[in-house]
Amino acid sequence: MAVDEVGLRERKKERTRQTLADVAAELFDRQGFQDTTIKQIADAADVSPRTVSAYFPCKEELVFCDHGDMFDQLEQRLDDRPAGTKTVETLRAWLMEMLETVDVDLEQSRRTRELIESDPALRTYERGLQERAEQMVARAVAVDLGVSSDELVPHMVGAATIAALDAMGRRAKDPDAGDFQATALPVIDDAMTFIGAGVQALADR
Amino acid sequence: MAVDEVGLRERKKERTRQTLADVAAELFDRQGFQDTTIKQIADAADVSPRTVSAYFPCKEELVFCDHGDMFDQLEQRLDDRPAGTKTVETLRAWLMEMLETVDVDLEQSRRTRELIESDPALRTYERGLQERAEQMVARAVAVDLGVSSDELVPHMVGAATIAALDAMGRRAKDPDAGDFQATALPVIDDAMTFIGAGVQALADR
DNA sequence: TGCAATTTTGCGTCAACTGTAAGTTTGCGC
DNA sequence: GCGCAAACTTACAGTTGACGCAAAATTGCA
Repeated sequence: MAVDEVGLRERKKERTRQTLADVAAELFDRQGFQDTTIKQIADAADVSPRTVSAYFPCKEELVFCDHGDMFDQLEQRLDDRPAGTKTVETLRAWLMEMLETVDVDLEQSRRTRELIESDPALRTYERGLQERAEQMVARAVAVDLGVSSDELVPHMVGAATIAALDAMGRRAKDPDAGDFQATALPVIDDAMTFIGAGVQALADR
Repeated sequence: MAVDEVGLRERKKERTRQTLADVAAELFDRQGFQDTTIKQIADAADVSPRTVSAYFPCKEELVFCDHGDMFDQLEQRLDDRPAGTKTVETLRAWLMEMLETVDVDLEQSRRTRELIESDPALRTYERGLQERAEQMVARAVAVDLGVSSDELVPHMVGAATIAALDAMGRRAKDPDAGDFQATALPVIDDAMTFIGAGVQALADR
């Protein structure tokens, strides 16, 4: 079997997964997250409720199934960076990549964001996912600075990075300008400036 | 009826609430959060399961019932501060207060923290609560700076404040020094330095 | 003591999630 | 093509948390 594992079976599985996520998004949009049951999603996708649970460990994952990739990419960037690369540069590059990813289907991103902000439970779940990213960043920064990842600074940088990502998300929602990238790019610069100044101030101490 | 509402009834209610939280803490400690059922808590406290639900809207609240106060105090400080007071000073004062609050029963705080970190669901729930605080801080900072509370900087400050609170919590857990306040105080100073430098850097821009 | 207000409880319901075992489909070697 | 083993789907039953409702128990006060 090839390493790629793209047999007919795998492809069908992937299609089912996508169908479920799509159907769920549609229903969530129309009726809200809480008022949509797993059974409704199953019916709409023409599978059994048990199958939905087999694909997605919880209802929230139907919304966030792609978000894991985002953080996987961050992890990879942090792991792969050549020794000596400042973590902050890696963060900037990652945020830029996220910017483009969002821009690929801006409408989709907007809808998802609207949905998340319409339901506290979803927002909370999102925060939980972001925790993982914060940890990763904190660990990397801790290595850079040669301190424990329990220290304040690494987590400040981590939290600030997530705050930047969130701010970009809000920009995507609010279309005050046509070009999303143009309006969101300064956010990244500002975030990096903020972080850089904070780290520097504590290093000088 | 007095404004205070401290009739016999109220007192008993408060006692029941406390008993439930105590009994729950004990069980959570012994068996873990997930493996403890509402029914067990009810039995241990000698009330019906329905009563537990009447007092606490969800199982997590049995752990976090006090945490709401923390954020209420922040809200009050932010509301009450005299015009012209820098938000950052309010934050510092609040964090100092939290420091003392934790120190009042350090053992208790440690146990609670250990419990929270032992269960991802609890950690996620905590993040959800913290979101409220971040919003409050962001709004206050936005007013200070005369920008929208959707902007990056207000949320950077909010996120950094929460990160500082978290870092203090970790210090409470790890007793490398005897005096908790002495080891946690620098965390507050550092956090304020970090935030101040970040804000300044973007203001100078 | 007796009554009105409040609290507690029992009961039914719903929805998410899980384990299990029985069906169904699929891919692949022959 | 055929058949079989592996993988996938499904039905079923059970657990748990949470909620609405109305009956019952308790409580405070006149």
